[in-house]
Amino acid sequence: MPELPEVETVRLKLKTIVLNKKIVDVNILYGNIIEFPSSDEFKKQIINQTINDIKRLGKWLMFELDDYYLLSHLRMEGKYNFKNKNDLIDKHEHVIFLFDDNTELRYKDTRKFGKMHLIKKEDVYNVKPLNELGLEPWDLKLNINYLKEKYKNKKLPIKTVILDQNIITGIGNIYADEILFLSKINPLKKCNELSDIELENIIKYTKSVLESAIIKGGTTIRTYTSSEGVHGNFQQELLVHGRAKEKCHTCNTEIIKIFVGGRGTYYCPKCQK
DNA sequence: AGTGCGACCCGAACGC
DNA sequence: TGCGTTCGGGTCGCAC
Repeated sequence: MPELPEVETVRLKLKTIVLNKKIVDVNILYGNIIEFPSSDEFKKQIINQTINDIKRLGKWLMFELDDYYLLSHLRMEGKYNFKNKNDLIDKHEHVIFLFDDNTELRYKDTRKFGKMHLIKKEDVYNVKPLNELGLEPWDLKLNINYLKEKYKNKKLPIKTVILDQNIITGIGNIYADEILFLSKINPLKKCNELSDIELENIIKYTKSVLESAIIKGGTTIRTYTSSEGVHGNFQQELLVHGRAKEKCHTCNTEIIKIFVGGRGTYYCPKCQK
């Protein structure tokens, strides 16, 4: 399940594979992946564009082309496979980019949830989907005053707002639980009732949790093979997420699972009052 | 405006 | 080679 760290891992790996390759054809096998523009326009515009760089904003991959950015969101199961033109097409490969050297970058997504946009370069930060994204975890503008301003008119549980990509971008359901555990905050606590120390901790642990996940995601690069997508192994070290009925590593209390805003949420009832 | 929830998908896990 | 049901993951759009 790609959150920001896995997207960053994928970005770095893709940069070593597809930089400077020119797209000469696109095969769209499942049209709903392309959110904007229409599949026909998408294809027409992207052909003959070269991949000059790959950036990332939040969970969005940004392929910098000559005149456009190809934006790609992996949602839960999106992956990129790098294959040759003649290789058999996998059941779940939905969008295939053919390069001028007969290699192909194939977007694979079992659940078909991922999305792509093709946006004129000069517009990319001014239109959907990037225009309303919040701050990256490492942005210097991310401080307690920023969070106070964003949270002040809301009464939602902190678990819900920490997932709001328009405030901080990049946190998913798994790391949200980890960040709140490390910050010793109950996931149901109203976001406008958090103390300065709690807000400081959210910022601090958001950075540290995502940073260490990127480092671990990075280790999986070594096991990457040219035809299989990248997948991370950082789930092994989770402190609370997915550990219902197991013991808290800090106090031995049983971790419990509840639903907050419809999302499965794990926490320690003793450490996170 | 802020909030809540269904829809989008389908493989894995679960229940019987 | 058991089969039907539930769950989950991120985001958007709609209703209140």
